[in-house]
Amino acid sequence: MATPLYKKIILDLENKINNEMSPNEKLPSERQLLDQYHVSRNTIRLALRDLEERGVVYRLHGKGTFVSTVSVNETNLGNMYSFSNQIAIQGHKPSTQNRTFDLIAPSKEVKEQLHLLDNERVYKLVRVRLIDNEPRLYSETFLPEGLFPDLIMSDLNGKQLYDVLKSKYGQIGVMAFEDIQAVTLDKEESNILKVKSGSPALKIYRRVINDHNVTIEYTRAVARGDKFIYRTRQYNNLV
Amino acid sequence: MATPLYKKIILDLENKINNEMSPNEKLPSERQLLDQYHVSRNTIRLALRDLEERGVVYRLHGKGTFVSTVSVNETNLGNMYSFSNQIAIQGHKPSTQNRTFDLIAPSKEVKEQLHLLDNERVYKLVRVRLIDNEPRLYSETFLPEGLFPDLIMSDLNGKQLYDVLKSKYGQIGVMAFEDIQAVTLDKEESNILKVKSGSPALKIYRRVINDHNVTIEYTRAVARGDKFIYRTRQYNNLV
DNA sequence: ATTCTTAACTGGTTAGTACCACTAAATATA
DNA sequence: TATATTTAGTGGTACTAACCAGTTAAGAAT
Repeated sequence: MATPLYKKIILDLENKINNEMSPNEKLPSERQLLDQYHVSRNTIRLALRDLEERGVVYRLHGKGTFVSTVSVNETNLGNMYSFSNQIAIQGHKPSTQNRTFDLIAPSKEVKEQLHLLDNERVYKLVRVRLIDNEPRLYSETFLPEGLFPDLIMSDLNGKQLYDVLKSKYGQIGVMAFEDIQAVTLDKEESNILKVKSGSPALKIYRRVINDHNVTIEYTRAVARGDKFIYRTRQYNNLV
Repeated sequence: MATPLYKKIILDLENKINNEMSPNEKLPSERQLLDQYHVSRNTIRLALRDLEERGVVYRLHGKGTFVSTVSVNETNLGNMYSFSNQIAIQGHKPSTQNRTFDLIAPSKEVKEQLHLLDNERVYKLVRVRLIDNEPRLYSETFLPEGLFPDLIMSDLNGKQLYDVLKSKYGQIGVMAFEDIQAVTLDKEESNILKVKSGSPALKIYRRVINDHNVTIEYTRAVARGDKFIYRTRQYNNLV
């Protein structure tokens, strides 16, 4: 059982949705899908639940399951996760300064977030993200040494971090949790972002997990309040 | 079946986690919980999955289920969309003050966001959201008169806004776009939220669409920076 | 003592069945 | 005709039963 059945169904359904269906179009009912794929209702519901969570479809009790109005290709805009891509789309020049890169003993916070064992070390990558050469976001990223042995700074220069993690280590982040809070900048942070001390800023805590539910990255970041807007979409799965 | 079984289990487990357990502590295994609650494994897994999604616990294949390191009390306060539900489930008392409710001519901003025609009016609903009687979020919500004719304030008292929109008008929001920015509070806002003027805060702009891609709500809100954390999940399209 | 194997856990996946709750259209009733 | 009522279809909840796939520690073999 290399790939679970329900994940194959997710892929297949997503394909059909993207290529053959329109927004708000009704999908076959669970009982119909069950016949099509020759699986149990449990399996179908696992697949539909995943699609619903990711906002690909929405479900209405008593009515059915429908294609969401948002094209899946358009999602993930506006967040750090696709910082470079998002900015480039808008005709601005995104860039990244890799400031420091070290193998260190983790702080208590980092150790907890990455679920590390006692003697495990982590890579700490400090970056500044700029738009049109203006600093917008300062970030500290922590990666477990155990998952990414022999990672070196030259691996990262000029490349997307996630591309490196994928191509060199086969690690793919499938979900990120982000906690966002409003703060005021201290002196050091305001120097880096080139704004006045005490300016408002977004503090972003971010945890990325792979398909085995293992945390592969933890990042703390601060972003200029005046020129950084965090955009997100919320899907209605409860109610 | 008033409240589903698995939701009761969620509440109970969350209570125990908050009151009796520590971060990274191991929960009983699924088979043990199954015996404790006298339910099927399916039901236990429904509950655990919910807790995992909301970041209350994390699960490791072959090892077990563990309490997350993020303090649950501080998290999940951010999702306005299900503000009341999210809070209630964690043992805190959410409440809402409906301050004013008027039928007005929309400003240019509101008119654009709701895609209104020239003479259409909107309802303006001003609310304060509190947790344990402490103000956390001030919001101004705009609803098109055309979609919700004869909406009156007494409809809203003691009820969830989304329940009213659904039951009285059949309107269901399926997705929300939210833009989030860090700001400092002005005098009026800081008075309402009972913090010092100049304190950091989250400014949230929010647009909700229904299953026909029609904007049914536009909301502006500010939330206390020190006690309001906005949590989101980002999914990766690939895999 | 060290290494290897096995057994007993853990969560993950899948099948099958039954009934509940909500919706909408067909049907019966006034 | 207009209004209830029924009925069939939808997703939601719950149960039972297996087996798969990682993890860990006890035991066997060296």
